[in-house]
Amino acid sequence: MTNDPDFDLQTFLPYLLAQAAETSSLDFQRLYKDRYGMLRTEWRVLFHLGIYGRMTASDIGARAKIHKTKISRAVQRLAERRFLTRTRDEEDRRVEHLELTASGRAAYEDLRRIARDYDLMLTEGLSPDEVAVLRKALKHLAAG
Amino acid sequence: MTNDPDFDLQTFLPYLLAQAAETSSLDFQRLYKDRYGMLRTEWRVLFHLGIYGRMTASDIGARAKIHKTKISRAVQRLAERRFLTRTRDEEDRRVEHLELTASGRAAYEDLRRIARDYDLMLTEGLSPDEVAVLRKALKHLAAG
DNA sequence: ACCTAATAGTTGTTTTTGTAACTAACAAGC
DNA sequence: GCTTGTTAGTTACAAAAACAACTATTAGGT
Repeated sequence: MTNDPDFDLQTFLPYLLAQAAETSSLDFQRLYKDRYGMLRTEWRVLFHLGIYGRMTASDIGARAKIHKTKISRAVQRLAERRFLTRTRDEEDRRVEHLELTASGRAAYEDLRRIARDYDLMLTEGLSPDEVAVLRKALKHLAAG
Repeated sequence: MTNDPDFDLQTFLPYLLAQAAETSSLDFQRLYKDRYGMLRTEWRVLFHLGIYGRMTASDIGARAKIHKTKISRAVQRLAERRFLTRTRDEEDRRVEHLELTASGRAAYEDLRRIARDYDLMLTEGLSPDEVAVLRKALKHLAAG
């Protein structure tokens, strides 16, 4: 195997980002999938409603940069499982307000605790400074 | 909207990683998709062969942590387009050695240049120290 | 030699995503 | 009060990923 000295895949950021994201995503997925059978978009929607309270689908989409069709389907599944309620806006009957039910909130709080623990575990092995730089850099990259 | 002070999604690493990875992945995708009609797994396979030379499908899978079915299909498409050749090992007739053709190598070198430029562009706005910490932290996270 | 297990790679089926087209409701200009 | 354009959200269809089952070949034990 003739290693090419001109280019190292292991330092190429999109590759490195994809690997790190996939690893952590799959690990964390097991936690919410096993407990609540949720998909990635579903826990994201759940978290948005848990953190910010009542929102519309478009609000979530704008904030999380998730496409509206994905959100539509996630909301459908979360509503079926009674994790959230949908209420039509009487002023503008196109929009729908989403809100967690009691059990949705309970699931959110449970998962939030798990997320916090998982985040702590992830950053073991990195110094607080490194973690701060990492978060800052990721925010920069996510902004595009 | 009642913001939950206990938890910030914007600092939760799996979320942040997924956002950053998706942004850069989609941007970079446009480059190899437009030029060569490749899929994500295909450019990864191409790069592995370009960097390390002759390898088997399992070698690539082990190194890049890509599932063998994905690799199998990527190799098929790359072979159809004459970017690589497959030769059976005569010692162990289960294994197949993959190698770039001249045009595969040309595509790799073209994309390598593009990747390098793209990587440079991504890190504009971050100091060299920050980039170094970022790469180190991502490697740590990717290792799991 | 023969039986079982392991490995390389492929194929088929089911989920999940991406994309585009759609309905319904509102807004603005004329 | 029509026509045109825009926005919220859904649905339908095509592309891609995930998962399981498969073939072919080798390895190991007895």
